[in-house]
Amino acid sequence: MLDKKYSFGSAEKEMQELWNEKGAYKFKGVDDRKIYSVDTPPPTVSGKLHIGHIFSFTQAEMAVRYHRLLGENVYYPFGFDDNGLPTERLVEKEEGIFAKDLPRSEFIDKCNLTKDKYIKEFKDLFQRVGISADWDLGYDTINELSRKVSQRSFIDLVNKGKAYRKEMPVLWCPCCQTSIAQAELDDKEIDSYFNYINFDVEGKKIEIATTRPEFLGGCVAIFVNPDDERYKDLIGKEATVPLYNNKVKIIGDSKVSMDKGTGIVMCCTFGDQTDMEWQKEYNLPIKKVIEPDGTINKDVPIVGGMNTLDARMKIVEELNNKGLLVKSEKIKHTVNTHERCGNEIEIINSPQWYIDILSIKDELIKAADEINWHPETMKKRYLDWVNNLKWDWCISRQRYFGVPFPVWYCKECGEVMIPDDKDLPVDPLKNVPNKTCKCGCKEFVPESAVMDTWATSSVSPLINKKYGESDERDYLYPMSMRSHAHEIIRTWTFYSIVKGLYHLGQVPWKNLMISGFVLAKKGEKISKSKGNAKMSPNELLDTYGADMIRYWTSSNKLGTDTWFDPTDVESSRRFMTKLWNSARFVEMQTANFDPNEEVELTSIDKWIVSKCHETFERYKAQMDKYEIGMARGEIDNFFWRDFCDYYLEIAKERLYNQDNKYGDKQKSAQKALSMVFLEVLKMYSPFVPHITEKIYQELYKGKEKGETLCNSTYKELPYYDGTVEFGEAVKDVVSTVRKYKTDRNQSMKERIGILNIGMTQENLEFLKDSIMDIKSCTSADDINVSVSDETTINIPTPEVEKGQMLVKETGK
RNA sequence: GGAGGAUUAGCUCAGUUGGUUAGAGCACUUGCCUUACAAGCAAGGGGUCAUAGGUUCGAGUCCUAUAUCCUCCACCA
Repeated sequence: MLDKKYSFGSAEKEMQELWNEKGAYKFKGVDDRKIYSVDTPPPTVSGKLHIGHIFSFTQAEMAVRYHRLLGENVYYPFGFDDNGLPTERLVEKEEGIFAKDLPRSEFIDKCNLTKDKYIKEFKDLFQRVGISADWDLGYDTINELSRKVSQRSFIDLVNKGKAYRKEMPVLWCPCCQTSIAQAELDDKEIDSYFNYINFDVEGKKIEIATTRPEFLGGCVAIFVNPDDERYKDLIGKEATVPLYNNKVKIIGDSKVSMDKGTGIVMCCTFGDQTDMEWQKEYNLPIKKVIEPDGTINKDVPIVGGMNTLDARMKIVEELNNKGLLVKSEKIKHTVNTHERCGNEIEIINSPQWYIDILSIKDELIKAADEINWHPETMKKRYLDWVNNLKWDWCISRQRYFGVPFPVWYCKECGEVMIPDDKDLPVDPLKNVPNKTCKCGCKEFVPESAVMDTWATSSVSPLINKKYGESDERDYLYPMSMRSHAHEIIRTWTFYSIVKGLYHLGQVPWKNLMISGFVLAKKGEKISKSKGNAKMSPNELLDTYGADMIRYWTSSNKLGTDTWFDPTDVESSRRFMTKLWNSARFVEMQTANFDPNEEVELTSIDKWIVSKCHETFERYKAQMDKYEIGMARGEIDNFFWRDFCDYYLEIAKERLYNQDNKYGDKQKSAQKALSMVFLEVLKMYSPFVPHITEKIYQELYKGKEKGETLCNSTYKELPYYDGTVEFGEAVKDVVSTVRKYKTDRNQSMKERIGILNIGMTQENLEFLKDSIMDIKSCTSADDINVSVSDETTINIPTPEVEKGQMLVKETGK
């Protein structure tokens, strides 16, 4: 028996235990069913979860449950992205340490402890919200298989000539002291000063504005726009750098914008990206100014050894003392920062490993068409990113907690040495190559850098596939679906496609399901540091339970950002109560009924069955497009309006069957009630798996084939031609009578005398075996019917003069 | 600077390929204790669909501008 009230606290826990016990999410191997494989984002271990995680993970999870109910063989692993900078930053922050101050192995141990702690928290939470992953298939990006696959991927790229090592300018974070990739850049607006500095050109003064005077010692050229009338005569001449007194060439280049500053730019090594491009293009000398730790190179006069801010002030002071500073103008400008720490990035010259992506732009663009993007507009974001690529993908990081490069360098000739596949994974700092370099040398220097965390997470489809292993799972490629939020299109999606194309010549998935963000308020991402996460996920779950949160989640449109207000979740309660109470009604009315009994249905019962059939088709069409919100809307309409408000009210008296007034026609209603409600539960179960399972266990278990709703399949209900139209006509009748009573402030139980109904010939045929339902539902003493093209309803009213009647005519 | 999205009821949002009178939930008004549910039911009020043009027999929907907001990207000397 269902309790009078549903208590999610106990029920959700109980159902999750049941699913675990039954192995409801288990992948039991390949069989004759279609495989539905899911590449779900391994969350980065970077701190606490927030509602945004629940939002995007459950949206995808609903699609998975839908496919499970279609009878597909679901392969749903759940990984964690525990390696890399996010974890390192977390450890540094939590323990108040800096990685560089500790022995490498000690720091790695701390990372391992911390990630284990957080992974447990994450996993508990995801299980609490009902994520139906097969947790035994899980992986984390630092485990042995991941390291192996990741290194194998790297070696394959080296062999294909697509991964290379080169010394060149690279984006560098002085705070994290590592190289980073274009995709890891953020930007930030800061207060700064435009310093107007006098340079000398053949005895004449020119003014140059710069925000980074500390780079003066690294000035290697001056640029002006060749179209700039003011300065074009300067091109080809030499300028003297103030304070340092070296001479640099003045070059014309169209990249200089005439209206910025004074229209004259000093080019340093390397102040910004343009400096770098100019250095390359004009083969300018390289003057090392910035060190990896962000200080000024010791060999730079005046400011050597200082940090950039001190150096900036020092140079300005010196210039001012010598009368070379024209003015300092306060401005706001945007600088690139590192997304992991928020500090300004620099560009330094250093040897790094790269993956060639610039040369395959065309293939990457074509690849977009081989994937179904949900929603479609997200494809454009990917294409924009690919079209704007400027750097090859730098994958080496001068950090600690990551997948090591399987690389040593020959001590003699510097040749790169790579291990045999059978020896993977290797840690070059611990293992030595059992090989001799072709130069004859047997001594090697290990590569100490680790891989960018994306270099590993981008092979998640290959980790699932066990790429290159003896038990490789070929049936998992391409995977059926990947999901994530739109922020990581430029990283995870992009890098995964790169790897997929290089290794297997094919995109990694058929479908991409991309969810929106949950914003705390317009335009602001939820983040713990800003303190705008209104409640923690666990608090939310304690307050509302998983199903209510999921119901809210499902009402948002795929790919669209939304903002979270706990009171929105509150309105899910109405639905939960309605579903629960309707289940109690069904339970009471079908207690002694065997749903497998063959029963001839009355027309009204055929209507609700057909309408349910039709609803499922609409639901399926939306689900197949990954439009979970639209799909839920279809059932909501059917369940709340047609099923509860109309059908149950119409069939009620027949279900009570007092004094056996309706005989066997009671069974018809029981049959319809039972089969339709079961289908309603199935359709709702991807959204609210716990309450639907709880009801299923009480009402249907043992009567149906499956042991759990979670593992059952949708059943196509019969469709009876014409009954849906008939049902609409009946709804019109009921609605008109209700309005009649409401207008008179009457109770719905108030008796009416005679009800005159006009319907089409076809509908009247249906009405024959259902007229008693209309009579009971409207409390009419008697019903007269007549043939009419449209549905007409007349209720003779005693209080108005003869001949006047309330008339309702509809012609739908 | 470029791209994409948004702008619909007091609030939060749906609105398929252009097609009768633009929908839902919340809020509001009125009525109803009806043997699943008063956390409910029934009925109702409330909209110049951001603005201005245009295409069309017909525009919330398509086109062009404008305004405001959001997101992504670029620039950021």
